[in-house]
Amino acid sequence: MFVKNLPHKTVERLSQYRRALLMILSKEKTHVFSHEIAQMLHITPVQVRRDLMLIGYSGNLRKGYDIKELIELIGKIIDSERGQRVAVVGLGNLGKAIISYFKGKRSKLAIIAAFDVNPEKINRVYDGVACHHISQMSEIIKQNNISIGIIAVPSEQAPEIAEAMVLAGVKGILNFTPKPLNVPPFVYLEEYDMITSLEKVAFFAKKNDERFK
Amino acid sequence: MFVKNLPHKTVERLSQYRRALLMILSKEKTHVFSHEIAQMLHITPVQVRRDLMLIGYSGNLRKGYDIKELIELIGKIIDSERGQRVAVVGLGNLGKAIISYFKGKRSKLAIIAAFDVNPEKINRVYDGVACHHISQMSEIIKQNNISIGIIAVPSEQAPEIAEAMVLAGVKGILNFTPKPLNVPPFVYLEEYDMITSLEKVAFFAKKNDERFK
DNA sequence: TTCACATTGCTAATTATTTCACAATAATTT
DNA sequence: AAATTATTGTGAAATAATTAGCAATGTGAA
Repeated sequence: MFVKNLPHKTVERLSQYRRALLMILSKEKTHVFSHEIAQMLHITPVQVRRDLMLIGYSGNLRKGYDIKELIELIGKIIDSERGQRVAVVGLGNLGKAIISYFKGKRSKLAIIAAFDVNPEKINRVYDGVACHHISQMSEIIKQNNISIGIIAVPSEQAPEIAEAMVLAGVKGILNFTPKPLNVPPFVYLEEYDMITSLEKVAFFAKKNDERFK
Repeated sequence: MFVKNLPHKTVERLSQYRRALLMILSKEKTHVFSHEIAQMLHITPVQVRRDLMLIGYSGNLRKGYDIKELIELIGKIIDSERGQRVAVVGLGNLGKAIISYFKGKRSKLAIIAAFDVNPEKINRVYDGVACHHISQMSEIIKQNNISIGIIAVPSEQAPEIAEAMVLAGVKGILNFTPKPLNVPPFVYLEEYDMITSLEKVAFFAKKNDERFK
């Protein structure tokens, strides 16, 4: 798709718009107003319109936006035409959680392999995803043209896994360990650190508490 | 602590600085330069100095920042003096992952209860955290003065749990379901949605791939 | 037909965050 | 003593993201 340089935040919201729209699609409604989308996500209608403007979508002045069309357009922009395959490394609680959360969600994005070192997990299938020994990672990533890696191992191991992923050819990494990783510029890296999130909540909770008497 | 209106991003980084500093504390070094901190987190030295400026900390021109002092100052700012107690709702894979990630980390922030509906989990202890039936949530939150709630249940249940938490008096909520929640202004809400994260990685991975030939 | 209305689309303003650029400083070398 | 060096601290510029404000428009009512 043609749209370029979408803001990061807009890309995140597009993913959310799509899911919200899919949920109301089956209903009788065919169109939706910006304020309705906004309400579902608890953001402002202006924000919704701005995002849709950025992807070049126009609504109908009286009816709002065509739900089906919009879902398709978002798909054309954020999905890859031929789909993308994903591997999860680390089949502990977090790895499993990711797999279950994802199960049966987006068809263009498929988790097709898991890796671990624990012999009990290897060669078993978890929620439809086969688990292999981590030593086979490079091979399997290459063979299956896996382009995205999710790191859910203990943090010490994260750097070597990231490096191996990059060498094997992944184009994006989602790192759930608190260990900051270094990847070359042609690999997109997203990091999420639960501890930071929780400490942030704690900070603002404390702050709010003081502020509201 | 006195510092007010810290940017959200700065608060997040303070949490990360502290953890990075704790890791190098036991070593021989007593001081650290902004570029060293920056290197550990893969950010710029200016950013580090700016953040420290915002919390009013001054380093030594020749030796850098006193590691111990800085750790303590960050603690004074982001921790609550008397600590904060945390409850996790939903003891599935994600709930368990959160508890293990957190185990033995920050003493000022303690996960002291878990809740679920599954009878097999109730009255058992997971990683040091006792699990109760969700019907007891309000009571236990009030009794133990729990100020932070983590929601890790299937998304449909998230809104009612959030509401119950607010009524029970929590001051901050960390929501891991993709369901956007509504809370009153005196409760701080942080949402993290794995699917959005993964779709974002997919988008930029695709984009990078196109861009770098 | 004309008016009132609700909504989109967009420019401009605002706010938030990061980065630049450089003065100030103190230890070390010449 | 003077020059050199490496570092901090910070105003100001740049960039990113959100929000305000409002003209344009199409529909239904008067």
